[in-house]
Amino acid sequence: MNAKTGARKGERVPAESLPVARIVVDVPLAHLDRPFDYSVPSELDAAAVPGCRVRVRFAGQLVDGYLLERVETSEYGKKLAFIEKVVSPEPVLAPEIATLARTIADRYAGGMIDVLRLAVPPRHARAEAAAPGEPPPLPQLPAWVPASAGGEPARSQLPPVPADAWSRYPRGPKYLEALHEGRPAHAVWQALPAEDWPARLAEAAAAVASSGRGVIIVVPDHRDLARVAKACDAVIEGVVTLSADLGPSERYKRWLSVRRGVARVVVGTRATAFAPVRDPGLLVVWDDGDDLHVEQRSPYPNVRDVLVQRAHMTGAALLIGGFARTAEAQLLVETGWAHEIVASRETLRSVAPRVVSVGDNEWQDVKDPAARTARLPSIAFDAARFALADSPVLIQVPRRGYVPSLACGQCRGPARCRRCAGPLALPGGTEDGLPKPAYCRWCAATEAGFRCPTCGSRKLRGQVIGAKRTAEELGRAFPGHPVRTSGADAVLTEVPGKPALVVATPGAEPVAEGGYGAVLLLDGWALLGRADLRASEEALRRWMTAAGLVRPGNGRVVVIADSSLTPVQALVRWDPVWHAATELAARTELGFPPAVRMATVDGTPDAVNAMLDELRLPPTGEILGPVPLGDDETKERALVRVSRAEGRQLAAVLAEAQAVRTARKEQDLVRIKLDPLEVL
DNA sequence: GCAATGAGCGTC
DNA sequence: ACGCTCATTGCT
Repeated sequence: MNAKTGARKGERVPAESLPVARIVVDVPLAHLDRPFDYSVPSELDAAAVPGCRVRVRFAGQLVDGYLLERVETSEYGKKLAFIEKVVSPEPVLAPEIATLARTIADRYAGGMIDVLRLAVPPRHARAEAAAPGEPPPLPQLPAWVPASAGGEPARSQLPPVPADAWSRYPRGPKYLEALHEGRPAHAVWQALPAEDWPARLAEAAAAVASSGRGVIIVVPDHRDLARVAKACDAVIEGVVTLSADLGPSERYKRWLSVRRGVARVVVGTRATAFAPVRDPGLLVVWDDGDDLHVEQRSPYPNVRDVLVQRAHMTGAALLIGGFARTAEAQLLVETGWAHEIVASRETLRSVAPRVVSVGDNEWQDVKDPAARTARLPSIAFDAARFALADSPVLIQVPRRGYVPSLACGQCRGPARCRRCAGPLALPGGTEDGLPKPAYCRWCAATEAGFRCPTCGSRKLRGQVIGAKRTAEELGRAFPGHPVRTSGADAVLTEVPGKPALVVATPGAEPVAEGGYGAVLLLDGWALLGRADLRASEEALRRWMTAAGLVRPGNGRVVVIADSSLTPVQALVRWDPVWHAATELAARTELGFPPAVRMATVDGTPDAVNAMLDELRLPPTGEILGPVPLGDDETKERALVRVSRAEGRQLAAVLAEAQAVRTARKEQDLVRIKLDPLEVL
């Protein structure tokens, strides 16, 4: 007997203080997505701290979990089980990240534990033991005191804000000042062409870091990560980079240095949006339209959304930057949630490259045999030849393996369903020797009598890509110049500023020393014809990202696409804001995100139908489909759409219906995605 | 009338 | 994968 507790030897007794632990358990069932109460045995009292990893017996099995908080009593009513083990007293789950994970789970109709899987990297015991433990002392500066608040402000003790380069944008210096003073300023920034944007982001980060607060910068890929890290290292000490491919040990080590407050400025790829930076003062996402910013694991959150929520929760400032602007960012500007940071038209005129567009049929009239070999319009050919005298030329060609659907045979705009505006596609096979009529990939309606709403043509065109061959032919058209390629297999980061042809697929364009003399954007119609509502936005984003690498001043950009198309005009005028506003208006008209909230429900026909029956949709709720999902005959997809105001409710009813199904131990479950890119 | 057995379900 | 409830069964 233990004299103090009255317990027999070896018997566990609850801790004296705060004996109840609220635990989120690692089971992937929607109906178990809530905390469970456990008893903290006295011997684990010291180790069982909020945020630590634990092992608990749950329905007989030992499962992993996170301890959210210690409390005095439980509402459960029955006898609590004891925590079996504290894996490590390291409080890996910061309270802010726990709250964020709950918020994101609710937003995306998923489970908190799924979000935590994205937010907290797997433990590596040796890295945990080896990593430095003590954070450096915080600067003795009141991060929150604005410059104007009484007496001489803390500002005078801070290093000056390096705002010069930001002064090309009228609101730029003010924004950096706001960052420096710790105000929760939200901004959408469109970088000027050829802007050294990694340097600008580093300056913004420095403005915040100098006041002792944390910074998160999220970029799409490793090449951007390397550029931003280099720029940050030049102006800030102790910058940490995070990415999934570091390997478990190094990744966990660096992540822990962030969690422990040793590192305060973090640059990384998408999972970095959840990095537990202490006292975050600035959250940045660069090129928020890149689909690499969408997590590929359930519940498929998007970096921009995560950072918007996080800024909202913590009072951190937010910066959404890019050459182009997404409709989502435009909505943040139009609703007044974010200010825009853009250059004046005068500034733009003085630095913008000359962009010309050429219709994609016009090259056929070309007389020049070399230009014919390259299958280039002479204007593009001449621009390349001129630039090759002293500089590299970038040629952007669409990736192979696109599966575009149908376009208008005349104007090449995407062919859409007249009922729901979904993309039209041709089914395989024939019917009585004739091709089957087109059908809508969303609502399955057949379209026998297509008529283009733009130009009135009745012709449909199946899209073919010959981009790779086009790229190879370019080499022959410019003999004597080296041809380098950058694509999925081998991505180049940087090329020297010497004459060369650089053929790259979108997203793999290397940076050229001193900038490219010319940028040729080929086969625009292939980018524009994707079975994707975002095709136009995506094309402009990719064009601007490539064109942004051009040499400042006298660089030339040639886009091979019909000049009457909105994104082509936006590129020629270098007006991403106009395009985003047009895009948002069009989506509002058609009833697409971000003007409304949509969800896809994928699964076997039975599962999808059962799920839809279960849904207690809000008033504006509307179901499209289900329709067969791609080539997979066994799967179907339904679309659910509600007004933006009912977005939360949509996520809630989807989660609820999913919970009903997991509770029934249904074998075939459905996959839910909110505002998925592939349908936008 | 009631113990013994087993299927189903919730899971602290 | 445990242990609880509740229904069914079989014996007094």
